[in-house]
Amino acid sequence: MAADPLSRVFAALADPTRRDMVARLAVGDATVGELAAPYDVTVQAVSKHLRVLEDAGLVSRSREAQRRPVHLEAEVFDLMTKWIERYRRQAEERYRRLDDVLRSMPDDDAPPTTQERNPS
Amino acid sequence: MAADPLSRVFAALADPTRRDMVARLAVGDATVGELAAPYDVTVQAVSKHLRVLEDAGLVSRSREAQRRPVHLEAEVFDLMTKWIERYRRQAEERYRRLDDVLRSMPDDDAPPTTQERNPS
DNA sequence: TCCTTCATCAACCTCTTGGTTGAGTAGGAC
DNA sequence: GTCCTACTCAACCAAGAGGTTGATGAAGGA
Repeated sequence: MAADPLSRVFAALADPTRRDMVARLAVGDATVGELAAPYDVTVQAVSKHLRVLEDAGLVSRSREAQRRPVHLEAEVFDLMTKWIERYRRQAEERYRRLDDVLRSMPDDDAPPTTQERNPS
Repeated sequence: MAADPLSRVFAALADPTRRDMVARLAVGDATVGELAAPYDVTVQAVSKHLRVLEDAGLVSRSREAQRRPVHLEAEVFDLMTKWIERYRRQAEERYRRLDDVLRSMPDDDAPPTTQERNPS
């Protein structure tokens, strides 16, 4: 299992079945059996998926008689969006600057190289 | 390899080394050798990581003499943020409604159950 | 031409992952 | 008590991921 939280969250959502379960849980809490119903896999496999989601902090499980209602914890999403937004903004900012440089150059100049794109 | 684009992007970013490379590339383009330098792995391993990032659409590689400058493609991030935001908003909206229901109930009522949290 | 550099391809190894089956546990219902 | 339901645990298996080493390709410099 990945040590860092960000790796766990990304890995958990890398599986389409698990993303599907998150989508289902966004509508409302559900039991393991309810979550397993739409899929052509055993309830044990679904239980494993839920454990991955739980380890990532994406869901929590309580107890209610024999049932184990699963609950979506939306806060962890922020971890990802913060990471993503940081580097997206950084990359976009870089392009803005590159465009400025290109606009300030004469038309017959050479195309941009690695060095020009990566000013150190 | 995962078939759907979203799975590929999430899986690509589930590895801390690859996230690190994305962070490096947000600063500017780099060659495979430059990207490999900080890590205690072979350049072949780094080349494999870059292939994963490329298959996910997160980076592109051009040619420049023997070098293969790697370039960050920030647009794919939108795929993820859209997915994340959709379900986060949905979950938050659900809580807002749940809070309204709870507030409208008498104090001595039972704690919320799965059914109450999942009105269908 | 030969050499060096930068990077990929191919084969292999180990650990993880997503699935299975079978057994076990927890808690109503009868 | 004995069932039945809902779920988890344990062991196993096939496939994939991340790493290695060794060989190969592609391009500039001597």
